[in-house]
Amino acid sequence: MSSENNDSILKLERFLPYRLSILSNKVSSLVADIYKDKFAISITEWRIMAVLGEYPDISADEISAKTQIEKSILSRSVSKLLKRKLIERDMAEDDKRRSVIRLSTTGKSVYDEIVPLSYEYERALLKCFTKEEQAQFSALIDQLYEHASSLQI
Amino acid sequence: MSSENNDSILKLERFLPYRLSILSNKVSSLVADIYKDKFAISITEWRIMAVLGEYPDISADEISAKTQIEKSILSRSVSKLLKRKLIERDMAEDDKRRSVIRLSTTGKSVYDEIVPLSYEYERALLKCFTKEEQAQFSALIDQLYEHASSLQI
DNA sequence: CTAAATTGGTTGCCATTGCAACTATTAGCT
DNA sequence: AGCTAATAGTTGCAATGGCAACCAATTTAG
Repeated sequence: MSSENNDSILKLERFLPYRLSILSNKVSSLVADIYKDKFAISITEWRIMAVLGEYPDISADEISAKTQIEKSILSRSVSKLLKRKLIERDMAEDDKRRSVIRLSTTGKSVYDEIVPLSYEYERALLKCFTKEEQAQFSALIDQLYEHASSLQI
Repeated sequence: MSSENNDSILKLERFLPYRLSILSNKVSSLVADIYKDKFAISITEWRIMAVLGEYPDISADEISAKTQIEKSILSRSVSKLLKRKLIERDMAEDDKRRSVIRLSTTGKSVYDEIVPLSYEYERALLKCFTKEEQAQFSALIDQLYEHASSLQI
């Protein structure tokens, strides 16, 4: 008999943070491939375009708040998207620090192509759940996220 | 009335891949802080140590299979752990390509300290669920992961 | 009104990531 | 045996991430 009791070993493959990370990577890398292959766009860039599709004419800071993208990464991604003319930027009249960003015409057309693909992918993903399970899973994610946030210092 | 129908806008904050990514990042960054603050160890390094705690004397390739860590990243992490004497490595007798890796005495003692912390964190996380919800969530994760894997080419 | 603090955004720098090319060893074929 | 393919692991390199320092504009406090 081993001197170990069960608690002294960690079953990594059943450890929740690990499982979430693996699941998220799998799910995200599949979307990333779609965006990258068809539009040469990264997940980060897509997220920026996604919020701009929903909320036009917002500042970098507001994008950062909505997407959780760190501001230096955001700044560099915005530069790239500007160079590729997928977005446009002005400075706010009333506050010359604040930028005002929106999708360009090209950007909007790319956005309009990606949105249905994204929904289709999500639908395909959720096919493995019943409607009820979908609702459960969604609620549990929100619940856990809420709780995890409260654990932070 | 807008000319847009609802499908032409993507609500990023309700998009499953995005939500999973945000949740996973939150959960992982909390653990990462614990490991980093107390043991100056990264998540990647911890995962390597975790499988070695469970399966001593396995090869880098087997670690890679169990943790999903890409082999170049694994190689560099193993070098670091060797330098810090948290793990030990020999080459297999029967196959001089294959390494045989295990936790060192120091590594084992670090492992023995981290394991209960990890379980405690997981327990704290899951506090927001009833036993039933825990089981549901766990099952749904497995189900979705399985399904997502099948979507891959 | 002015000095200090705050805010929005950019940049420098270093660590991490991940693909691809490479070395060394072993396995498979004929 | 001898040649080719596959496998284990390392390394080069370019892209990405993220902290911290920084600049400029604005707000706040005295």
